[in-house]
Amino acid sequence: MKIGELARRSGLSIDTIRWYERIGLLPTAARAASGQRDYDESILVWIAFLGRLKTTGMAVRDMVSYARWREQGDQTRDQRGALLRRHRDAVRGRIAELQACLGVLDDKIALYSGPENNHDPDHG
Amino acid sequence: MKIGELARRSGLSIDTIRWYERIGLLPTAARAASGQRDYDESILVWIAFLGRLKTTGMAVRDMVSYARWREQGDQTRDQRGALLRRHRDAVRGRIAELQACLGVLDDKIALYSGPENNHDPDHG
DNA sequence: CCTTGACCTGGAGTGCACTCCAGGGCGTAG
DNA sequence: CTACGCCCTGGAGTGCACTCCAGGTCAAGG
Repeated sequence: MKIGELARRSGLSIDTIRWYERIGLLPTAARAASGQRDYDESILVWIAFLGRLKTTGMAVRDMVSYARWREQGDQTRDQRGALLRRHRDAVRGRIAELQACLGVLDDKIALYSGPENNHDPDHG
Repeated sequence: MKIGELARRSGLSIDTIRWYERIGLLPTAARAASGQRDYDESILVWIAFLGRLKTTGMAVRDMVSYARWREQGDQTRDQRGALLRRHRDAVRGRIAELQACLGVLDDKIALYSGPENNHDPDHG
């Protein structure tokens, strides 16, 4: 699979794929005779996982750590596990934070859509 | 209250407070005779609310819209209410997204902390 | 009177995560 | 043969949300 197809199938842009490779998030791609990058299907699984880390707010620098450990194989299991557990805890915290704010937001919205008087929810 | 105290009490940095004023997130501050900004306690309530919008991922540009409408008083109730409802929906969506990813993360972590064999969770 | 510390301004600099660009190569269809 | 589409590289540019800086004012304490 060439980079254009990978872009379509992964949802990343071509530029982002090349940038991810440069910074070490994606392994150095194999090349066709013409010099073009040639990807295996399996890269899609890895990109999907990176996408989940990103969605949950992991910094690219931490994803790079993880990717580097992954390249080093089984001897880095513990580091990777620890990073993932720390991140999971951060995500749990983030969800709790969002839920708390959601309550406040709901209260505020109630003031807006509720009593149709001249009272301004932001100025009282 | 001068800007230093406001910074301490709001958790924003002095620079951020001035920058927020410049972009219209905070109202133009009253000045003491010496030209220093002089804040009323009530600004803390507004800053706390801005903090919640920020925590929940609202873009500064949207907060600025909201702040401008707020300055214009009651006639902008509807816009503000609508913005808040859109944002609340976005937050709900974000929470759902995080929860979905959390499941995947938990599964992955189980592979790491589970069977103590030589199988590498990232390479299979 | 002098120093210190908090404040002022406009503008430059930072870190992040991309995104775009110029200039060039390769391979197939017409 | 040439036009087209896809690919290559290194490096510059972007948008966001701050953060820092130089050079200056002002009030109070020693």
